[in-house]
Amino acid sequence: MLEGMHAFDVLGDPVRRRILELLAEGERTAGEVTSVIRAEFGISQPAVSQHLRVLREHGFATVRPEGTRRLYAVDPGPLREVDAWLERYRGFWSQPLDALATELARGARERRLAERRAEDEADGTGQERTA
Amino acid sequence: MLEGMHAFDVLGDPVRRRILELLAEGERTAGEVTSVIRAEFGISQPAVSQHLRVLREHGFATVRPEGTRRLYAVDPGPLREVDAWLERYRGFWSQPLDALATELARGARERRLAERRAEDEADGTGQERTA
DNA sequence: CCAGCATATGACCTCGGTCTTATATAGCAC
DNA sequence: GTGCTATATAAGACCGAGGTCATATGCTGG
Repeated sequence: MLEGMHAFDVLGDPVRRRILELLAEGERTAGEVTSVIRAEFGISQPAVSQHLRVLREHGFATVRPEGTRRLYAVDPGPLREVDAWLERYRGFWSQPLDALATELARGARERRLAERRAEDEADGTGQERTA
Repeated sequence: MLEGMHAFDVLGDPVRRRILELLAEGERTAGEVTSVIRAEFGISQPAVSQHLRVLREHGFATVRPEGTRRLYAVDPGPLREVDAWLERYRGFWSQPLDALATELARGARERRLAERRAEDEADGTGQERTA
């Protein structure tokens, strides 16, 4: 129902893409998201809530309760995976300079991740994935 | 049925993603694609043909007839759009160096496109977009 | 022209994702 | 506590994407 979904399936829905765009501008409460989506797509509150759930359960968004509200924010994990998948095709439109830039970025990213991993092992705060 | 489909919908299907990966390695005949996909996913020839159609009609692939075969190749257009959509989220995992690299690439790309546009206007060969 | 291979299309069926309505949960104000 | 608001879940209906089999089209070699 939802576990069989791949990252691209999640992004396949225009409502979910729009929600992500909203969250990209900063944290939003479920209610704020709902009213925008409701206005733009004409769907019900439960429908929006279900989309938020899909985003949550596939790691595209995190939630933080604040009183009676729930604050949603972008979790970039899966988007990075998409970005990585695209890597294979960048050569089709990238000229040498682009490729260099991409390599630079990739290298920097990986170096940084390696450092973080090292730190995590050092301080040993067993951080949970938000799953 | 297919016109309402967005690029991400096209990429949502694992068979189509796999086909694109095959094509990324170089031109393939429909038959070659079919036998690989058939082996890996256990679906019929018409099913593969339909996926190829979706890829064609959404601009992810181009076809070139050669005798009785049809040679498919990657058309990067829509993938670039996906890449562009991701731009909005790169900030979530990019540190300054990455951002610089991305900017470099983007600038180079756009300069190149501007040049091509200038050339096209100059020589006036009204090149069609592949739709 | 006919046979045969390569590929595409048509008709139909099934299944899962997304919608709706109704209802549950949870925090806050009084 | 009660009642109000914010959000999530349940149950069911519906629709379209993607599968199948059967068949059409198109090129080639004899």
